[in-house]
Amino acid sequence: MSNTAAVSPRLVPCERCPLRPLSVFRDFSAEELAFVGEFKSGELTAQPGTTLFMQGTNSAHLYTLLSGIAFRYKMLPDGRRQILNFAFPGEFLGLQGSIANEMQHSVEVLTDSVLCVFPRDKLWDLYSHYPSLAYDITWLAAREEQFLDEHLLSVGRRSAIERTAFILLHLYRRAEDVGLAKDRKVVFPFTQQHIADALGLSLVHTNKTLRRLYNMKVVRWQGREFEILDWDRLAKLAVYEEADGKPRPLI
Amino acid sequence: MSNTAAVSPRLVPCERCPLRPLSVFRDFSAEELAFVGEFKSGELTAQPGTTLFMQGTNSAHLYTLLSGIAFRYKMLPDGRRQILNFAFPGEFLGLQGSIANEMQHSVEVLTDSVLCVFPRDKLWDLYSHYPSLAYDITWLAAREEQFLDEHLLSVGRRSAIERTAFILLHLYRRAEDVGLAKDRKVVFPFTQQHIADALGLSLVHTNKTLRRLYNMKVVRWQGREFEILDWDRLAKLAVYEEADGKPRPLI
DNA sequence: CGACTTGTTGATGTACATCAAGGTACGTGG
DNA sequence: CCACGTACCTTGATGTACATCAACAAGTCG
Repeated sequence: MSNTAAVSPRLVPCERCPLRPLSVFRDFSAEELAFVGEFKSGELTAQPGTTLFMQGTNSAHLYTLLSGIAFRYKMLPDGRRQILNFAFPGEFLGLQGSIANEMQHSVEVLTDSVLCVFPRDKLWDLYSHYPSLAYDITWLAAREEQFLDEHLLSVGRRSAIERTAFILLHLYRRAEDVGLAKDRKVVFPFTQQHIADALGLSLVHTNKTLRRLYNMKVVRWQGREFEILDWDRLAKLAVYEEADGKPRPLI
Repeated sequence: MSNTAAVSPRLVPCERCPLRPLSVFRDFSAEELAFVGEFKSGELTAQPGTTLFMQGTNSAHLYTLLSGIAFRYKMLPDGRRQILNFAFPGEFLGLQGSIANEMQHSVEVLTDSVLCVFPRDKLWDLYSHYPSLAYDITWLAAREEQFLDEHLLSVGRRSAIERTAFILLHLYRRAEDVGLAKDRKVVFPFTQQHIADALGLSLVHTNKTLRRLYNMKVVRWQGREFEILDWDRLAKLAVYEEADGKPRPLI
């Protein structure tokens, strides 16, 4: 853990947990709600730059991101960094640590965030007593896998401008999904370095590519304000449809 | 589904299911075994080239790969292909279809394979009655995610020769893990086109890179026979260790 | 005390030379 | 015929270098 991070004494009630609406079949039952409340060991507020997990170390906790934006990444010994995915509110973080001793990736927070903290060793209790919650976790894991698949396709097979268009569209859609974006405008906490590290491009080339999109009047990104000016053009550049032309669902 | 694929009348007994040793806490109980037997709706034998799932279509089934090698991939409308991961015996396939209506990727079989078929709509039964099996599925999903993370790091940040070295080491280790490789020798069903599409490289460049590894006497790959000649050199080329120098675990 | 300079730092913008990877073409060999 | 091998040229992406710009802290002066 770097920077400041403190356990807040005032907990968000579990009735407002962002995991709730995910429950595929029904709302949380009273019993489940009680368990979730008991399962939760605390709440964490984190400032930009806080590292939640560090590649190569252990963590006794799992987190649910209640508010804020974070990102998962891996680094090579010489410092090259690959951002694997961005995490928006509702995301479940640290599941992978439950199958390996050490975390194989790091997680860093980009904005002021609030996280719900679970002790990892209670995960089995959850699976054995609350299958619906277990199902929710699997649902989130499968969704993460879909994002990774899509991202891998981008980095492996899309050109720089296609990749850039794609990630901007993707990030906008995810932000919109959790109510952080509206009317094609978002406040993005990312720098061009984050985009470059997510796309597997150099910073300079990312800058040139973003500038190209700006000059084409497809997007505008000044300061923290990001806006999509020409959605259709952006989608076309991103190769954002299935082979049959249908738009790609965000799960 | 392309090519031939038939449901075999002679089922592999569930006592020998490759999922069994995964059960983290204990062996399958008799009860669980009975359920798994009932859950299973049949067995599928598939020949090389068989498509198990097709991007953009629905599938009512989930599969466990009992024997054989397959690969997951995505395609762009213009035909560019990205291989997401290879599947070895023990792999669970199709989970992502449970959270989206349509499959977002395809799966094709590389060798003669046997698969255990589950009806997707019984997945919830499994979660509600057999939490240990649900846990196994989550374990496999988290493992798949780790492979994807690693792969994304490769494609995004490793050079052509690093990527190539890395995937060869990775494929060897996974084959060894399920008993398909020994003494640094494996029979690989892959063509250079598969490697190229997995690494996000062109076929020609992949060929040149493999040739470089061969000329350095690091690996040998003739016909289907693949052999690692200089493990340490290959690992070094692959940047195959953590920042602290410890070797990377295969989960 | 407030207002105005100065220095610092992190993010962005752009030019230019270089290079890694791509694309086409045409081999070979099983 | 398909997978592999290799040559030649092209190009997309990189790396270095440096300029700009805004945010912020420190110090200075009216």
